[in-house]
Amino acid sequence: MSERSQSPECQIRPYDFSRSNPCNHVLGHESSGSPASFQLPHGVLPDHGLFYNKAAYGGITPASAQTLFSFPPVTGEYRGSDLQAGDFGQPKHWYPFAAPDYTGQVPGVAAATQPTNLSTSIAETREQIKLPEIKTEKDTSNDYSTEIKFQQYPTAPAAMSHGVFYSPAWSPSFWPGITHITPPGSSNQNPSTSSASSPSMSPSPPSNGLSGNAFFSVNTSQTAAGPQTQNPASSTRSSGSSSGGCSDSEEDNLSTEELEQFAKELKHKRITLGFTQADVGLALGNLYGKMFSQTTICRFEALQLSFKNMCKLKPLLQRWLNDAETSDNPQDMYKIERVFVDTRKRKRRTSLEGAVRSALESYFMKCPKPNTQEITHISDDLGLERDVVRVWFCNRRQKGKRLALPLDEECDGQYYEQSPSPLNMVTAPIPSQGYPTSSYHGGPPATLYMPPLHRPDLLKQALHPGLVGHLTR
DNA sequence: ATGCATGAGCA
DNA sequence: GCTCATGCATA
Repeated sequence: MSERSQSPECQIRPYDFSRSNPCNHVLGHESSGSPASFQLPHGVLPDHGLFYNKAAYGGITPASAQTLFSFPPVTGEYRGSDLQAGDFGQPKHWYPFAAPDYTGQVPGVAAATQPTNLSTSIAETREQIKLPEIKTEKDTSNDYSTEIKFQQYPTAPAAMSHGVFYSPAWSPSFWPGITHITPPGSSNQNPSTSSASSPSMSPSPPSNGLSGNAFFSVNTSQTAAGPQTQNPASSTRSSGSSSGGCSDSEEDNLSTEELEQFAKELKHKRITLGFTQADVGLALGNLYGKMFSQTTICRFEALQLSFKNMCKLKPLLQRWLNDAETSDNPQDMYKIERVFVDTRKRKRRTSLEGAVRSALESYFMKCPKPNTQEITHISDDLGLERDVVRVWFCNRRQKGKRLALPLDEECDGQYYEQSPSPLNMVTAPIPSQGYPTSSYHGGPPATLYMPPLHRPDLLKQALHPGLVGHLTR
């Protein structure tokens, strides 16, 4: 059920780091015409049945699967989006505004023909993976969109308006004396320093000076007040990190150890204080002007954000923690009104079955960064929307980055680099998201930021993020 | 806790 | 179209 339990990759070598193995045979058939190119090497892709109880889907033959999902014909190049709408009977477009019904049928395209020009290898791949029960969780409810979400916080509701998301943060009422608060990035708002540390809690340690805006234009010298402030000294300007190194700011001063420790501390104290992750995220909005979701807080605690992101959030969380600890009435920190109406229509989340994920994973092994054509092939092969495949690869790369580190910064962003030819089945795609090289070049601590190249266990985690928990707990 | 998705910024 | 930050929805 859970993807964690499936763990298809744990028996696979997640990444073959031998650079001498130019996976040049997977999707390369595009130009090479190698029919065997799509065949998944046994060494790399073990029998999926081992991981996904074959019986579960063994009955679905590629053909039947296709009738289920009605693949549009492969036309070589990227299919028009109009065609994609036919996939899985899921509407390609979702309605930005209150749509009556999202279950949108896909007239006309439903009976799309199945691809006939799949390369042998693609077919073989599909044979191996058997295909997919892909579903787009749409049958669960029809009122998917237009749902009005009422946050259940005790106090009176804030103003609401269609299509407008009212974060309490932007409500002037939250900051006495501040009549006009502009969203982050546009101008300064400094809720805390002066009068109100927070309107609804006991005075927080003033002078924290973390302006709401400082959060976004990180260049303040603010020291996150708190037990363990970051050491402003060690300007280990790791800067350079090509892709996402910390910009000049206090961020740079953080070490992975500090982050890790703080994350633990945050979690512990949060729980002790009786806050949920969602509470914290909300409180950040209430108090400091930028709200975060439970997801983000969770990822922070689990060290699953990029280093840069961790650095960015840390001061804010540090401050919240400090305020929460010193607050007379900590609960006020989050018990505020929050009502928003989100009329935006979000695409219904596609739920990829294990077999499909496994297939994607194996493609990813060989080509973490498929080009357009390759994506098209994969999408055709698996009967997925092209965009779904593209997003999946994006997310997969991001996940890999979150959970793993590169050998060194130089390689940053190169592993995933697309090679000119479709034969870019690079096998060691784990760039970082800007984690300071220093931390793992010279005797790194046993943190999540350890380079997976030296941590087979983490290597697995890169594919099984669910396992991360075992380390972080 | 995490998979899939969105959107900004960038090349 | 990618990365990155982030969130909704869900396992």
